[in-house]
Amino acid sequence: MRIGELSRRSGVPVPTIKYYVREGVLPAGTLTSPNQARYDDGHERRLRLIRALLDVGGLSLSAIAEVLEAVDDPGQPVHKVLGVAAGRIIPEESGKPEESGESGETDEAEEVEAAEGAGPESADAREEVAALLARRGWYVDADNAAARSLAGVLAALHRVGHGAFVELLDVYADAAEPVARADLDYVRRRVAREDLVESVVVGTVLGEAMFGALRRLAHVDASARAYGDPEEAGRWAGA
Amino acid sequence: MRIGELSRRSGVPVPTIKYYVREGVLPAGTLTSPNQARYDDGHERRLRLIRALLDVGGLSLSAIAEVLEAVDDPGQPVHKVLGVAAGRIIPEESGKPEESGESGETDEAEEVEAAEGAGPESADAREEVAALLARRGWYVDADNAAARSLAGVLAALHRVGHGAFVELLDVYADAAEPVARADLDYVRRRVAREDLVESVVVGTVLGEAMFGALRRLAHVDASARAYGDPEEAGRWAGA
DNA sequence: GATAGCGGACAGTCCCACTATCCATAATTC
DNA sequence: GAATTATGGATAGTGGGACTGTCCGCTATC
Repeated sequence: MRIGELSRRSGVPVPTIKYYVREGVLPAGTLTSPNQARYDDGHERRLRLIRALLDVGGLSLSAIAEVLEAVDDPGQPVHKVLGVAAGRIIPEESGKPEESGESGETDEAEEVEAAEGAGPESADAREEVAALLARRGWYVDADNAAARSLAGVLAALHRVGHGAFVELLDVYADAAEPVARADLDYVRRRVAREDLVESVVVGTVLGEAMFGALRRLAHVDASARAYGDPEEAGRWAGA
Repeated sequence: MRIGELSRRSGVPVPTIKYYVREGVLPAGTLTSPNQARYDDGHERRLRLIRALLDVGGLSLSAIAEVLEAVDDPGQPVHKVLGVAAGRIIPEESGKPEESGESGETDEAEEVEAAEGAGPESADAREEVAALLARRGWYVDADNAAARSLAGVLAALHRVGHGAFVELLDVYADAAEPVARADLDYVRRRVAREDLVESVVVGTVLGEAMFGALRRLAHVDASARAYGDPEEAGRWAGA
């Protein structure tokens, strides 16, 4: 097909498709003449994936580009691709590993040290994560991306005065385990490498969105039950 | 304290603080002279909340402004505030309610109709959500924000050819229920109105980030177990 | 052979979260 | 009490992100 049909089928405007090709998230069509190219189902599929990652998953185009680059490189071992996927999916929150050497703040601001990067909360948070991993017996390296991301969240909770929220960590972890097992199971049913990799991306990104929506639905239900009054049914998540 | 100290304590640059005041996310200090103002702990706390919502929660400043406006208005009934909070937290994905009247597409693109707004997937997805709500006996209005958001995710899954992923819906819902109960429990322990409202915001936003990180950690663990080989431990979520 | 569509290049747009510069005044330091 | 630094307020500028518009010369199709 030509670009116009691709646009019509996918709902993505022609200039936007051209833009995606320029940005490297979508492969160019195969040229049949100096100014004529063909696109196929693969392009359409890729386009739908891009839109889903962009609109539902909230990824940036550059993150998508990195993920898809790894997906498209047959030389990459699968587990590396998955690492890239998970890495780009995490919005690079706070938990950066910037260990020390934090000088340059106005002058003698070390006594306060409330910036995001480090601070006492971060060290505590990293310990909390390490303790969690040990407690649950998870086979996870304590400085991988997800662990640092979690530490960032915990540090943020402490900073906003809701350190008590971490009491729910084990409830959350209990919930995360079966979900992760189910995700893995879904992925294992794929056979082709491309399908496998793509399902990891889809599962990680859209799965997170799916759980988020379900959690909010469960909030509505739980508060409707807790507060009885149907007028107050929107107490947590609103009508 | 004055703005400089507020900046030092919170780690937010002075011009940025001024900007937040302009944007209405942070109340102005109380003037002591035409060009001198005082800030207090409340400002610092608010500033930390803004940064957490921005950096960890991924909310936009305008979304934060809407949420905080509702939080700060003592005339707002609590459940309305919570509705606003949940509403702004959802990134306004795909599941918009644009029912019909979709004209204007190039010309006769109705046969294809692959744009995001409507399409056959959206109707199916809404039905799937309604079925889920009925199946689980959740007291939720089928057209609230979270339900539409979920429908958007399901529609996206179908569009990218991963409709099978929705088989995991009930696994996810099983996991969401205890999490939501724990969240509600956490919130109910708050007494002061402001604390209550803030903990809903924090719990909804940071809780989602926390679960996401835990899920990815559980992925790493689950695949380490499934694939045994420690070299492959990063199979799903990467080292 | 007229018309519509195309590939490619590049400039322009809009939004967002800041960041920089000014200025007149206030606080602090010597 | 003079010099230095900080402050509030206003306005302008920046850089990134995701497009969108326009042009050109060529190609496919009626």
